[in-house]
Amino acid sequence: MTYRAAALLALGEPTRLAIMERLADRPRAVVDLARELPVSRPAVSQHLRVLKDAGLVIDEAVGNRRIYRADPNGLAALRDQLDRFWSKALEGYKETAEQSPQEEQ
Amino acid sequence: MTYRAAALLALGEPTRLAIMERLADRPRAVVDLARELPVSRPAVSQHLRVLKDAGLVIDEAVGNRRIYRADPNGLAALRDQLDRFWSKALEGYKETAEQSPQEEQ
DNA sequence: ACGCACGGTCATTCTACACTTACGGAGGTG
DNA sequence: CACCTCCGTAAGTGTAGAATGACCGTGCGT
Repeated sequence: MTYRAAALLALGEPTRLAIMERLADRPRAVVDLARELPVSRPAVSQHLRVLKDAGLVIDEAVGNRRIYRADPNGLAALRDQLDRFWSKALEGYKETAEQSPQEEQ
Repeated sequence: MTYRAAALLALGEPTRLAIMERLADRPRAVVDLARELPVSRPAVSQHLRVLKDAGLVIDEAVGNRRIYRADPNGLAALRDQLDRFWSKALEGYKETAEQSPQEEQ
C-alpha cells in the first residue's frame, strides 16, 4: 500500500467495475449509466465520486447533464502499477525457478 | 463483467492487496504473511483462498508449510485485460477529442 | 413564469464479508 | 511415542460501505 492503491481498490467493486466498462466504451451521463445498471441514480453518483477521487474518470458539465468519461491517465497509471507488480513477481519466480532445481509434485 | 473480473475484485481489498505485494516480492508461507500483517493467520488463509480462486497465486506444499507465490500467468492475464480496457478508453477519448462538436446517442 | 429532467448530497437501512476464536488434521523433530 | 508448528475450515460476530429515498439547486424548453 505504499503507492496509489486507490484505483485498484475503487475497481474492486462490481458496480464500479461495470461503470468503468461502460465509460471505457464511450462517455455517458449519470442518468444513462443508472438506466443501464440495476442500481439507483444516487448510487451511480456515489460510485462516480469514488472513481473520480481515484483518478479513473473525468467529468464535464454539458448543459443540463454531466458527462463522465474514463480518464486515460488514471488507467495508464494503474497499468504501470500493475506492470511493476507483474515484473517483480516474474523476477521472484525466475529466482526460485533457477535456485530450486527439481521437485515438482 | 463479461470476462475475468475475479482478479480485479480480489485485489480490491486492502489486506489482499498487501498480501499480493508481499508475494510479488518473494514467496512466503502463510504464517510468515500473518506475522507481517495486522490480521490473524486464518484471515490470511481465507484471503489466500480468494486469491487462489482468482488465479493470482499458486501454492505448493513444502514439508510442514505451504508456500504461496504470485502467479505470473494470473497477473499477466490481469494486465492484458486492463490493457484492453485502456486502449478502448483511449479510442473513445481520441474520438471525442477529434470531433468535439456535440454528439447525440 | 412554469414545469421538467438532471445530478449531487444527506440520512438511513441493510447486507456482504472481513475477522476472530476454536477445532482437527498433517507433518516434523526429539 | 509425545509434542510442537503449520494450516485449513467452520461458526459466529461486527462493521464498512453499498443502496435507497428524500431534498435541493441548476439548466433547458415551452
